[in-house]
Amino acid sequence: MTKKLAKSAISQKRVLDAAARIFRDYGYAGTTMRAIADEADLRAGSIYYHYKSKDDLISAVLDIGIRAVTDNVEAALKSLPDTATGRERIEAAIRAHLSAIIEVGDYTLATRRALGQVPEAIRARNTRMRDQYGSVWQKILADAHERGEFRTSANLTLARLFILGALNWTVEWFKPGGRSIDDVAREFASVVLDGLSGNGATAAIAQEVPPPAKAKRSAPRISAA
Amino acid sequence: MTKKLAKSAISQKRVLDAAARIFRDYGYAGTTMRAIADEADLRAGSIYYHYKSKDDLISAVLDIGIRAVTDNVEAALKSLPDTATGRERIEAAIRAHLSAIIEVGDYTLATRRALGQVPEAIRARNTRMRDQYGSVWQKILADAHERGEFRTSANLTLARLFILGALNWTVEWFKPGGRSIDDVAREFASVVLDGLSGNGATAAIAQEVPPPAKAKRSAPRISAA
DNA sequence: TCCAAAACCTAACACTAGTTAGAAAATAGG
DNA sequence: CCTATTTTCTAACTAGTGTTAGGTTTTGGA
Repeated sequence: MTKKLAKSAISQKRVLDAAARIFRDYGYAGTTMRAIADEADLRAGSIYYHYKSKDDLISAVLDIGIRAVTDNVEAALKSLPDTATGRERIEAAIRAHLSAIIEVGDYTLATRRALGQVPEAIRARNTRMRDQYGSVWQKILADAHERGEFRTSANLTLARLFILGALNWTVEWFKPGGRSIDDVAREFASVVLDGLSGNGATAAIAQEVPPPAKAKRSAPRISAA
Repeated sequence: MTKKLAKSAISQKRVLDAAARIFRDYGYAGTTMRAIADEADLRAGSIYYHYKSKDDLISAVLDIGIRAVTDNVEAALKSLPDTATGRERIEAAIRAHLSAIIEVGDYTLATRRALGQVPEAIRARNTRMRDQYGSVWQKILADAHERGEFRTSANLTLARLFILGALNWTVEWFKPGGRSIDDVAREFASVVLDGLSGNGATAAIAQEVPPPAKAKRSAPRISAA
């Protein structure tokens, strides 16, 4: 049995992780193959052994970014009992979305920074994946509405845009070592469902401060606003 | 009276507007002086008569982006009567924020695309301006809370991040000719204050479709999700 | 130990970037 | 019309871009 092409998956991932970090910091056009190579402890030419072009690399990064979120949310929803309420589903989806984008934060941020500059064909494919994810949320909201859990005047499409916008923005300010994902998810769900003036049954948020988190190089801050 | 330096403000603005559109589409690194020149019907070298460098240009674009929002929101708040409720202030601020980022959409989008790639010093200054705007919102929410309009468990900081995240994301999906800014603002305020399950007094959103809007070249879509 | 496959490196190619100096054109007041 | 000022253009320079061909080292099984 001749196992011909079996590129070391680990060094390929090293390149990919490095690419995500550089794309995250410098966007698509601002990223040079030489910078990625530096980050991965390689020379520029060597990258082409693993990926056949810069476009090939950014494609892989973009796909991982959205797929991590989609898979995580769908798994979380599937693991809920059939008896779960709309509220429970929404809260679970928010938590799953948050933990996914924090987990693969480099890829998520790289997407936000680079997607707008990427060649048309690449962006089109990724956008299709993202729209598909949007329809998952549309379904969650529609189900909850049908169950009578929402006021009749609620505009589900606008609500979805509102929720996903707020969630996607979290990567800009969320820093590990501060608030826990669970707390943020709970409060977000509470705002979306009960509103700020409503009488949500939400417990007060405990300001936990876990281990100070290793000081890795992090993305440039964009400010909360 | 020797009026020496009085550069035509109009052709300077032509360059600036062109720069905003190109930065919006290609980010900071992806934007070339030659592309800006093309958009402004000039040759690359001529830009340097109005702005002394690429960094000088992006700085101007970034500042306009955040200042338009800050000024518009503060003006809207100031125009309210002292008797205005917290809800009214929040709704007014949302509407003002939305109309500002739609109005100067090229500059706002350029900011979102380019800010992360811009040289440190430039970003730092702009980030300070943005944080300042965040504190305006913090004050709006704190006032409403003190007036007893919020449930006691509400976390104002998270709520602010949530609201501003959702608002900033609107530039990705809002297109003139569809929903009106007023409708979006009203529904957003309703979600934030009453929640989806609360019994807000919000009127049903009318799906108005005004004049089809001139077909200018628009930013590449990023998908709602 | 030997050797083929895998992984990486070197050095270069064609091209494009921001920027500049100086010439040319447009403009406006007298 | 003349001329001084403002505005734009031309043409180039240096530095850095993605990519490639071909050589070198490393690796792991026989």
